Amino acid sequence: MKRTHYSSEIKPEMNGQAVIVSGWVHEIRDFGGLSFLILRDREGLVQVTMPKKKVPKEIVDVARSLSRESVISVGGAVKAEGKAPHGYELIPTAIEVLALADAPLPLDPTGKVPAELDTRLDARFMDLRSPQTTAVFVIRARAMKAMRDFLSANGCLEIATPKIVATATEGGTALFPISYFEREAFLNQSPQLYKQMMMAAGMDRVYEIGPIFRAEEHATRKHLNEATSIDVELSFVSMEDVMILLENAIAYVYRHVKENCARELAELGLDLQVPKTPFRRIPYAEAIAIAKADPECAHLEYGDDLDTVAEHAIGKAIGEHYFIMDWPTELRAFYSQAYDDHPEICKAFDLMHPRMELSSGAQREHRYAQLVKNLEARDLSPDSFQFYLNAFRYGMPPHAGWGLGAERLIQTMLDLNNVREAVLFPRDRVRLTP
RNA sequence: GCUCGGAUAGUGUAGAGGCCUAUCAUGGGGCCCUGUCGAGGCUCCGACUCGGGUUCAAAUCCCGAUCCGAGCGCCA
Repeated sequence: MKRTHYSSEIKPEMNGQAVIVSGWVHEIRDFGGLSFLILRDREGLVQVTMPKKKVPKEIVDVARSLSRESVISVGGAVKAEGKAPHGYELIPTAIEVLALADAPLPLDPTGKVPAELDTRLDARFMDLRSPQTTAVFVIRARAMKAMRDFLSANGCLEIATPKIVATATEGGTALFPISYFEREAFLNQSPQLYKQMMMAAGMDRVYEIGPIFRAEEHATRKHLNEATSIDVELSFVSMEDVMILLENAIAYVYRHVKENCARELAELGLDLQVPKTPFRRIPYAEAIAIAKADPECAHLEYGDDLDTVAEHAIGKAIGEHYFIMDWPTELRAFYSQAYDDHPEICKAFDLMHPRMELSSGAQREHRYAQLVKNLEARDLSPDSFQFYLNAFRYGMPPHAGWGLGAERLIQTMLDLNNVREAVLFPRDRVRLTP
């Protein structure tokens, strides 16, 4: 038996038509003389109805022998029926059992009994069968496609950069060391240096959506040790240009999801609001002032990094997406470009959702001599960055870009409690399987 | 890494020294049932994280371990 339709493709108007559906036994309701089998596939549910007098006994017996979550194919005739969900049901002429499921199940995919996230992640393959969890990843897939469409339409070429790298000297975040033949290597924390080198290569506008690895021992609802970064870099542009690209990208993806994922959003109980552009642009100095208005942040001073409490205070005050820009130079990475007339601040920005940081970006320092000075000012050795610095010696255009956390984008868009819910198989401080 | 909270059937829970042979729901087995859509009714099955201690008596109090959660730190 070969599937002819997804559940969602069957309509009452197909009354009398023979179809074959394949999927999992979601529920069985047996009334004795009448029984219902609810079959679930990726696109939804379909009711298979078996009145004792109209369906051969062999088929009813097969249906009764099934355990929940067994995999079957059902062939039958569509029957328009007002009493059935969605106005139709399937009267089976054949049921093929493809795989019987053991009992008890590790969790309940119908969602009648909730399971904790830890339990769900341990049995992720089954958790993903629940319509709500499926909805998250259908939306994620469509959001990522929308992002690619948007960036491509804006002239960006998709690139792939190495995830195995040699340098551990970028400072800041901890890297995962790995064995690389007779040498030590690391999993890359960001495609930053490579996408910048593509500007020297003349690729002009590039993007990459790929994994990044961070060996920090954080344990929060918004951190992952393996995450997906949406990285963009453009030549011959200003910081403002890439901020506009970023806010438009966010709005485009929201709009695309709102227009193309109505069923999934309904499944999650969400009325998605497309954020209005342009987002507010708040200079760092003003952000500090906004935070200090909150008694809990009264201790903050100009020059401090914004801690979690400050992020929340500002997020609460603003209430929607916003940028924090013009950061103190010393708080940002060496490749951020300082204002020539105000070298104490730089052309760097963070894109914030009220709940958390989503993205950070900057106008990059493209002048070789200045870049070397920036490294030295941070006690980083230019020798360690030779492979990168060389790209700046033979004609590097001015450029700017950003990196956006894909999981955080999905988490905040779908109001997920934990970022792990936006990853199929999250990696954190303690979880390495499945 | 720090602080606080928690760990009871497959899953989610009730439980505050003797009422526990441990509650409820869901699930699984059996029986009844022709319009369910969280189907319903009857019935049975299934659990106190581990190790010490206090006590006549511990799921319950204490100590340690392990694991989980929340917040924070860390996150160029």
